[in-house]
Amino acid sequence: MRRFNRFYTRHIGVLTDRYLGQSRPLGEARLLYEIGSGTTDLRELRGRLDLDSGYLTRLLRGLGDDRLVEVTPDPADARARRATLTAAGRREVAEMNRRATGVADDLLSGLAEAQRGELVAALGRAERLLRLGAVRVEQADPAAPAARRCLTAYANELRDRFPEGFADDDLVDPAQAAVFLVAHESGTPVGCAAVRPLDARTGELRHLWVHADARGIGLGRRLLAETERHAADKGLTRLRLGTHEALGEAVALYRSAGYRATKPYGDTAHTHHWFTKRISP
Amino acid sequence: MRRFNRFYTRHIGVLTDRYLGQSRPLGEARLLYEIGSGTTDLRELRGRLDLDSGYLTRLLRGLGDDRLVEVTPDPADARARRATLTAAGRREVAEMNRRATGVADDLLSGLAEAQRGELVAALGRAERLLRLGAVRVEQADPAAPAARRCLTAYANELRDRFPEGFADDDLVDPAQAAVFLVAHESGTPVGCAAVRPLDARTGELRHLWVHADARGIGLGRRLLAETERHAADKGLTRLRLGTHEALGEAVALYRSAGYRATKPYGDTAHTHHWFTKRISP
DNA sequence: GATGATCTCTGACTAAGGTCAGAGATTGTG
DNA sequence: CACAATCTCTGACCTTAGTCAGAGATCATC
Repeated sequence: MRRFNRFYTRHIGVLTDRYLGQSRPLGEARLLYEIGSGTTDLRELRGRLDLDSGYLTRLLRGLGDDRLVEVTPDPADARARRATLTAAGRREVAEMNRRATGVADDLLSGLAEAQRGELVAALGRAERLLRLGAVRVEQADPAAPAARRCLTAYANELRDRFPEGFADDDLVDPAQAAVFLVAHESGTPVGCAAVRPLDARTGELRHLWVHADARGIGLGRRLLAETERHAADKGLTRLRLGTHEALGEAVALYRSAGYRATKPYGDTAHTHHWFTKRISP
Repeated sequence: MRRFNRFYTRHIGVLTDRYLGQSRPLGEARLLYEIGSGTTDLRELRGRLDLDSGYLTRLLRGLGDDRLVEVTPDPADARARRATLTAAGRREVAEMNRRATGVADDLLSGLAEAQRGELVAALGRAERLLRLGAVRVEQADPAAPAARRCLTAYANELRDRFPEGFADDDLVDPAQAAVFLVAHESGTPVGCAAVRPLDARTGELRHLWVHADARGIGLGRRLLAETERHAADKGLTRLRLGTHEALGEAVALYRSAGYRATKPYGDTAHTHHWFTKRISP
């Protein structure tokens, strides 16, 4: 892993830094890139690139002098300002993209077709695993803002996916949760899971949710495993759960994680499949 | 591929830059790292890190002031100087290594055992393919320095591996080569291959060699394929070759690349296996 | 309408990274 | 031995990157 990092920064990183920094300093180039096609608040740019506000102003003025960027007041808030690429700015970004593609094409040109596919697959696999590894999964207060945001997003998604709709008050009462986990990816919450106690030995898994941007990296499975571990630590020996037929990928996940179909045990609203699994610490 | 690069520099690169740059500026840290355990010529450091000579001097003085590095005259050449880590310097590098390992462990801690293995495998696969892609394979004058260096290394290796030894004059006369390819990895020659014409339609593949540091990335196979292409372009329709029984991996490569055993066709010195293959442009 | 918070901008400053043109010592070569 | 080449070092200089403390305008709230 360290070997790869040294290799990568040494060989590929240098290449890409060079293409990006070719026409202008890296800071300006990254900023141009980040403004992108649309119009972006300075506040957001500052957050995304982690820039000092004074520094950002100066960078933008530099780009503005070259007529690549225009900074205009935010119509909704006269304190705030927004940055937009001019036509010349968009051309510059396109040129940067062309160069980046050139570097990549150059590397790929030495590989046979099958190897290119392999490379793309290996990089994709590595990216997903690195992302999954970088996610922090932690016990959280279900009433905390990050947890609320997850539950709201979860409820909104169910509202979209369930033909019959979904109401916020179908969420479990936070105070009832025996376990509540929130997953964070570089600071932003991207998933959650809760366990509500049914009796002294049995819990009900609820609200297992993964942000759309974080799907496919194995986070659902990881949340499930960590939830089981926490539940077992709390003395529970069995988890039950019910799920909606519209959530096919969830059903598949539960099956492959060792959950077995069982008969309904509680409220049947929104629920078509019932599962249970014995757990141990 | 570009996606991966953006992800990687953004998330992993930032992490590693941070740990490296923690105790001292990145430039100094990289330099410490590069000096490493042994004693290193300043010339070589300059080349490897692509530093201005004045800049290098200053960096080294900075490290020298902190008693991390000692710069001493090269005994063989009083113009040149060499840098060595002091005990404190080695401790500093060890500390950097510990921090790097910490970052890696942190990432891996979120993964299950099987996933760690997968990650290592994916990164290794990606590294090998990226290296292979970055190698430049080009027609070269067999008398040029890079080519000579390859042939010398090849001869030295055969001398070691053949029980009966190997003499430099067993190498094919450079002037006879119909095709001569040299592979370069970031400037240094890491492989070669030659074709000597046997008759108007037939060539003999010789001196297919890959530097020990570049083995396992698929460069032998690539050199072989490119050699066949060049030979076909020159109007050859068949390649023959003879190889020594001590070179098991070469025999395996030829077999899997479509070469079929054939009867001896020429000088039998150092040769136990004979192969032939039809080629077409 | 006063007050505190928010947002951008300016000025002053620092460190890091890097370039360039020689000077001075030494070495290889005709 | 003269001369060109090589190697390190010094001084002068520049850009990039980044920080910090306010100033000024605007907004949200009581």
